[in-house]
Order: sequence, then structure tokens, then C-alpha cells
Amino acid sequence: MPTERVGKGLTERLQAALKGRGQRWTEQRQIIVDVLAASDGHATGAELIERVREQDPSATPSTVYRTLDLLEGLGLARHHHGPDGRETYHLEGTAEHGHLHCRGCGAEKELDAAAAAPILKAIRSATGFGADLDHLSVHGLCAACRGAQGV
Amino acid sequence: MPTERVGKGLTERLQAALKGRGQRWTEQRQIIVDVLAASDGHATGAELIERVREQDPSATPSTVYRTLDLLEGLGLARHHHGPDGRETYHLEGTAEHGHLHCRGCGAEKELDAAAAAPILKAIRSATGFGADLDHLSVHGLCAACRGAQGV
DNA sequence: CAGTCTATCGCAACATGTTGCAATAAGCAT
DNA sequence: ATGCTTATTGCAACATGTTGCGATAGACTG
Repeated sequence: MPTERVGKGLTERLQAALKGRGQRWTEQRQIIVDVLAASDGHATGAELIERVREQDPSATPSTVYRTLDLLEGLGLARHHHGPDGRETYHLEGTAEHGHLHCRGCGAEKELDAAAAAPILKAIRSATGFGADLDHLSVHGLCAACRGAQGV
Repeated sequence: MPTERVGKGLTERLQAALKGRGQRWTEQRQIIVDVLAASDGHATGAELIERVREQDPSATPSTVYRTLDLLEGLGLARHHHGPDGRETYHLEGTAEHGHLHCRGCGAEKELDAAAAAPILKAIRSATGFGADLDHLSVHGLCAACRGAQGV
């Protein structure tokens, strides 16, 4: 449980992608990818920074955020905004999913691709938009809270 | 064009609501409500602060944000998060609506209640959630950008 | 009208991100 | 190996919000 290193495959894919664009592979980037892989659910920027600093105290927030941007540019990481506007990050590879935030009980549920399909379809036919499931955050009342409030 | 004051009705409703809870009506709150009413679309916190300061240079961010929280607690104002995590605020009374952000061209469109109805319905039947249209932000690609990218 | 209670205000510090700039160091060429 | 180019880093400053605290000032009491 482990400080488990991310599979070789990912690191090498990354290295290759960077090289192709004239960019560089550094120890810090390795650490950030590892941390991201280890916190495979969602992690806020602050959490990531803290964990990266455990392995390299010299790391600074700007480096971490810039690396996250880079990883997003490469399609290897994603971020989305929580109900409070804070961001959470995760590695691509986790199944794409949206989020449901209940303002009644504070619960947060994931919305997987299958469940989301009809929603994305409705968005598309109503608006023409092809929605990003990873950026879809729905705020509202869950079934239980709706019942409790008699809505 | 007008520095137009908000209708008497609203101010008085506010005053009454506050008094009932042992809270107070102040000049600053009047100004903030006026500013919010004048910028009836959406305004970010920073914009609101700037406009409030035009009328009362002594106003501070904390006061403005705390007043906005208060107004939200009274159900008189709302906020939601933009694509960059920044918040935007508006007075209740503006028609409830969601937002569509295109990551291709950067366009931002409003999603009115009629267009959103099938979407909310799909969310409800897929998840049991009763979604808040005011907090619904969809990120994705608009029809034009999807075409351009051949998606 | 003076006194009291306490909501509200302004300030200062903090939290999370973002950005500009100079110093460092990765990767290539010789 | 050595040097060169320039991507990356660290720092410091900034932007947007949030929070704690002492001072101010509303609103009610006598």
C-alpha cells in the first residue's frame, strides 16, 4: 500500500509525448504523476501539493499546477470544479464520470457514463452541445432529500 | 441609464426579512442590492466589489461577500461557478437559467427553463436528482465547434 | 436622550490558484 | 565530456474568496 509507482507504460507514453513536442521529462513530473495515480479518486490541488511535497519538499504550487495543466493538455489528467468552486484533479484512465452534489445532505455521487448517456443525449438535442461528462457537475436535491422536503 | 434604484418593494421586503431575524438594514447593503439589480445579468465578485466601491470607497471585499451570502440565505440572490471556477452572482428574479460553456470557441450561452426541461427530466429519471437549473453549468463543444472538429 | 446589546464593518491574515521573470538544468550537438 | 538552447523551476506578486477579531454603530430599553 504502497507508494506504488505508476505502471511503466504510462510513464513511457508520457515521455514519448513530451519528447515529440520538444518538452522535457523531469523528476518532479514523475512525482506528480505518481501522486495523481496513487490518489486515484479525486484530489484537490492543495492535497496534491502536500503529497508531492512529502516526496520533494522543494516543489512549489506553481510547478504542480503547471504540470497539471500540462497533463491535461496531453489528455492524461482532468479537473473539474466542486460545489464550492475548488478544483479536483484525477488521472485519465479513471472512467470518465460526472458528479452529483446534493445541497440537502451534502452527499456527492458519481455519475457513470451509462447513467449519463440519456442526459448527454438530452443536452445534445436541446442545445446542440456535446457535453463533457468529466466537467458535468449537477447540483440539486437527491431523491431522499426531495422526499424529506416534500418537493 | 441610470444608477437606477431597485424597486421599493424589494428593499422593503428585505428590511422586513432582516428585522424579523434580528438583523440590520444598512446603507452598504442597500448599495450592494442596487448594484446587483443594476447588473442584472451576471457579475463576478470582483466586478461587484468594484462597482460598490464607486459608490462607497470604504466598502471592503469581506463586506460585499458576506452580504452576498446573506442575500443568498434569504433567497434573494444566487451564485454559480463559471468554467474557470470563478463565481458569478445575480439577483433572484432574473429568470432561472443554466449555462453552456463551449471549450472550442469560448462562447457562453444561457439555457432557459424551457430548453432545460428535457435535460432536467433526464437527470431526474437517470439519477433521482432534482437539479437546480441555476447551478447547472454544462461544459463541452457547441454544435459549430463539433462540426469544425469533425466530431 | 443615554445606555446596552450585538450585528455589522474594516482590517489583516490566510487559502487556493495564476502569472511574470530570472536562474537552473534537461537534452541535443559537437 | 563540454557547451548551447530553451523548457522548467522557484520565487514573489497578484487575483479572488474566506475567516477571525476588535472597533463601530444600529436598534431597542428604560
